[in-house]
Amino acid sequence: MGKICLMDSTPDTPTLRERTRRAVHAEITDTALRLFAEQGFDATTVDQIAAAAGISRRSFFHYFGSKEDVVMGDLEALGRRVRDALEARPATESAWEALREALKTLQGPDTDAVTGLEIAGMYADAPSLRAKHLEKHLRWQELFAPDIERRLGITPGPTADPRARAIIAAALACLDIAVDAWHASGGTADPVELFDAAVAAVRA
Amino acid sequence: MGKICLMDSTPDTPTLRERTRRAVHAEITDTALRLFAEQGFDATTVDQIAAAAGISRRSFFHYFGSKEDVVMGDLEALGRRVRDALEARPATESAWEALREALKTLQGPDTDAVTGLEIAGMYADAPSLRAKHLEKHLRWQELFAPDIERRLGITPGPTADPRARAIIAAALACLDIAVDAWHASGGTADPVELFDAAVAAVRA
DNA sequence: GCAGGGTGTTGCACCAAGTGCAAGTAATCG
DNA sequence: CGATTACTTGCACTTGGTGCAACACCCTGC
Repeated sequence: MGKICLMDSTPDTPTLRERTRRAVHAEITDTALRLFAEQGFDATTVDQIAAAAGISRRSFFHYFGSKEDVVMGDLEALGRRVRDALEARPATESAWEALREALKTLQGPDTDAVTGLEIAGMYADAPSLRAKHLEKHLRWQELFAPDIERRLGITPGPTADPRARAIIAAALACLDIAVDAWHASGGTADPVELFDAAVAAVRA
Repeated sequence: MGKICLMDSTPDTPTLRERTRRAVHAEITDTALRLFAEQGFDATTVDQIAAAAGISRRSFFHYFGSKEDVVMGDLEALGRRVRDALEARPATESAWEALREALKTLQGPDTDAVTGLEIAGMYADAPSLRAKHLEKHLRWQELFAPDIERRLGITPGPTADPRARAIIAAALACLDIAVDAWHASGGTADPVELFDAAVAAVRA
């Protein structure tokens, strides 16, 4: 029994298992990103990644649900974080304002600009990657919808009101466009400025 | 050597081959859509479709590049049609106006409402379908960008200006949302009205 | 130290989507 | 009718992904 490990409180030793797991996870990610950068996303097979990382193919799928997941990271968790940031914004802020501020948390200190640029490049020439990414944004739509509906003063009735989702979808589209433009600029442009420019164009 | 069939002028007999090809194409589509409706998109295999349509699995992929293509039709050609409609709009129209009118051509007489509703339903529970659809919209972005840039008065310089793409992406997002809402309403709501409501919310 | 349970790892068999190739077959043209 | 051309098909193969069962490992209780 022991249920869930009760030594969770010590932060430096969150179970040896957890530590090794994270280490393996990180090593697979590093190896895979290196291979992707070298030969492209599509041209790299899971077998290659597994071999290079010193694990079996089967174990790879134990750590990642799909090849795309290595690049995308845990967009699910990221989405929840953005949603939390969104709900933490004052209720007086408009939907667009709140979304803008919440999305800015994506540009936190943990996101490395260099690898970010690399990843953005991969999205450019890997359709399957792009597709999965867009799919995740659909999930985000659902995640953010309640808050945005509240800000619009929409009672969550049975009628599927398209307004909240439209705003969220537009904002995420602007985000993608901004990241694209940022990548096209070689990382020199300011992502937030690009996002604001995109939003301004849409709402002009 | 005949080059490209020179009897293209006679519309009723565009080569027996072409006729049979179209017929087979249509039959595969019908068969597949029926199977998809019965057991769902993901649960239906290409082998099943091929068997039910009376052709070999290999021939299926001769007619369609992927299973998704059966549902999506030729979005490439459709995109070009919308682009043509877009470029045919008066230059005085704003980007949003022109896009709205151009997208309305999607709702032409050839699109059947019943099967349209069915297809919209499939998108709801087939992630891979949705993903490919979104991917196609990215292609549309590139397709429409020149015209929208012209309307915005942007000189197509080397700097990747995000404005045109942002507007297009937002419009397509509104379109998807509208179709979603239309599907959710069981086909009772007016798609154009839903689209306008979505756009109004975004630009409010 | 040793037995036992839970967890991670691995190999294996399997499925489904695609693709390239080569042989067979039917339609088209001279 | 004969030659060419296009379509169909089967086959083998690649790749991503999953379920299952055996194995190894580590931590714990005795």
